[in-house]
Amino acid sequence: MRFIRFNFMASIISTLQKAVAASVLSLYNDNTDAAKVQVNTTPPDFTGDYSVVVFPFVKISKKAPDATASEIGAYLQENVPEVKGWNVVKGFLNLEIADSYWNNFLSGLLADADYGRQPRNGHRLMVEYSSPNTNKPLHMGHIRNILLGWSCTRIMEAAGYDVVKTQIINDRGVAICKSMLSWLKFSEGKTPESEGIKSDHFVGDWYVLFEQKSKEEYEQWQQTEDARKQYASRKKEEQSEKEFFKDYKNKWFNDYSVLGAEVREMLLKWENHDPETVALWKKMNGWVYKGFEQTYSDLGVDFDKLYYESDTYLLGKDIVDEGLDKNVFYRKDDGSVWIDLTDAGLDNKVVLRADGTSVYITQDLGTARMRYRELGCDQFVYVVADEQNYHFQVLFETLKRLGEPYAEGLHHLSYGLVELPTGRMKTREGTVVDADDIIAEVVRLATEQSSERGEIDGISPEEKTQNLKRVGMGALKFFIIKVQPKKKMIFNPEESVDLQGQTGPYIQYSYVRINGLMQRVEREQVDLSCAHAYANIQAQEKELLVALQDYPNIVALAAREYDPSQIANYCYALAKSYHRFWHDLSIFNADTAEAKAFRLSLSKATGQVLKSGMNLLGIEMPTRM
RNA sequence: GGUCCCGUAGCUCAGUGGAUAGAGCAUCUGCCUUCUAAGCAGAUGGUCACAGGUUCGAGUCCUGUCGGGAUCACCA
Repeated sequence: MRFIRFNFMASIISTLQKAVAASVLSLYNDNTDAAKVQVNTTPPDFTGDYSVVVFPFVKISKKAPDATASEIGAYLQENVPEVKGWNVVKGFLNLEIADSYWNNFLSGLLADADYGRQPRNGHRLMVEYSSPNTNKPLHMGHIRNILLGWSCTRIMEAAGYDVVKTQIINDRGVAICKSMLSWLKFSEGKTPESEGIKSDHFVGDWYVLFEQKSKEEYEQWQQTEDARKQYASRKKEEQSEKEFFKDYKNKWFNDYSVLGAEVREMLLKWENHDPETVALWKKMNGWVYKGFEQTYSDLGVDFDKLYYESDTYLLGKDIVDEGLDKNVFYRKDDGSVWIDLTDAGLDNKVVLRADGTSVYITQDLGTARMRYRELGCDQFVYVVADEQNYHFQVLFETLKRLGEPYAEGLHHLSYGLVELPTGRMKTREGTVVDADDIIAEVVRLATEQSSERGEIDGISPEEKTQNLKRVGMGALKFFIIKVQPKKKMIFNPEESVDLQGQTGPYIQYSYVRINGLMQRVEREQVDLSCAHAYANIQAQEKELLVALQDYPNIVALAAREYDPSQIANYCYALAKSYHRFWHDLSIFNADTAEAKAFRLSLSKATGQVLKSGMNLLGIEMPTRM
């Protein structure tokens, strides 16, 4: 048993790689790195399960590719029990694997509830994700962030890490003050309860109102004498009036806007701990958190540790002093502190303002060290949109130069913007896809389509609701995660609720089919123990076995690349193979008891891996649909 | 302008340097008396942005060009 277990764990590919390296040594007296031997799955049109690329050995053997392949093939069949047969086509050595290997593999997989999960590696890794501002509700962009982040925590956990899930909530600053001021001026004491609005949306509505009022104020100001003067003296050549005032908006807000002055005054009061302002801030943030909680719960995610920017925004000044001592930083005449990263292809960067206050990066330096001490993590993953690529390059390089012990364990999981088919989402144009809206919509659609099918009518209302939610969320989540993180994605709301084709529900449906089989196995007390006697593995079955065999590699790959889309695409391919298997072969009505037991076992194993893989994406499986 | 990312079928996306570049959507055509047809099978659809180079072999690696995006704040 120990021997079988060993081979099972080692995977057939590494067995073959080692065997090929041994054959090259034996035949041509040359040492080859086994890990570099290329072993691929054989394309469908050829006979065989795995193929060895022999071109790299031609120079060593000093023979034609086909002759070299034949010699290695003969050696492998002679010396490797798993290799049943071989053939050579155009320099490719195709190997057939013995049925007994596949039978052992299948029983090993079924006996291992944690199949695909790697041994603990002794590292503790933090994943920071979501990290919203508290002035408005979550939208599509946050959903991508949250799903990537959550999925990353699951994958890293499976890959052997002890994972800590965190977010840093941007609960202070100009944005929340805008919501606060707007509510104070215009709300007449309305509350989420009095208006019957989800509380984070309620706060967001005041933010939107603020922006509207501000826009009106700006338009009026543009007619004033001051505005004409600014335009005349500052405009660039060829710049239209409209373009000029677009660019000038920030400057106007700081120098002329009445609302702007009021916001800054409020921010100042907050920084000085003015009791009324702090109370208002707490009240409105409380509304936001209550709303966020609901959205997080709908998405099925949570956190181990929350950080608030109001607690961390002053951190990092001690590191600045330290960096000055170590000559990593330098001070300019005006008192501001900088780091020179030009030799790393980056620029000079401010780490402390001339007035001694923090900038964004100061806080991140401080937070990193605090987390290292507080959480005991030596690796950190920041799930943040790609517009901050440069910031993280600078941050990581700075931490490295400061000699921080975790500096080699930093990773920015950068992801591209979510766009609509019509272009970028814009708050001002009301084209932002709200998180709660899209969640409600996918569940509604799943419900609608399910009632047309009528397949889940016989189950309890609780189970029914749960299944429908899982299908709807499965559609949404898979749609987002299947795209590689670094690519920007086009979010088509109509396609995201599709339940057919390359979708979450397609994968869930294969699982539901398997679930139905397993319930019948239970009911009829089918004995699966004769599965190992099956000796006529069909192409559709082989396809599944090869895919199942690959699962641990895919988990490792997804972890190595911080790329959940690898898991998504794998699950889809596996489900596709299963649907074909289901269609082409009889399972319960198989010709022999062995075939029936084998196919049921294979189905069970497929269900196990599909459930495991989808779980890494945060997608739950329905029992029926 | 500097740096980074992207460019694959009408659309959305896959594709550890390996065989004839694949899926889904859309369009068209078949398959439910049999384990759930949210399924299966087939047809149509490609100058892998362009030009060089490395290699036995390039969608993949290198250089350049073009197109799209991000960023280069004492903002976060």
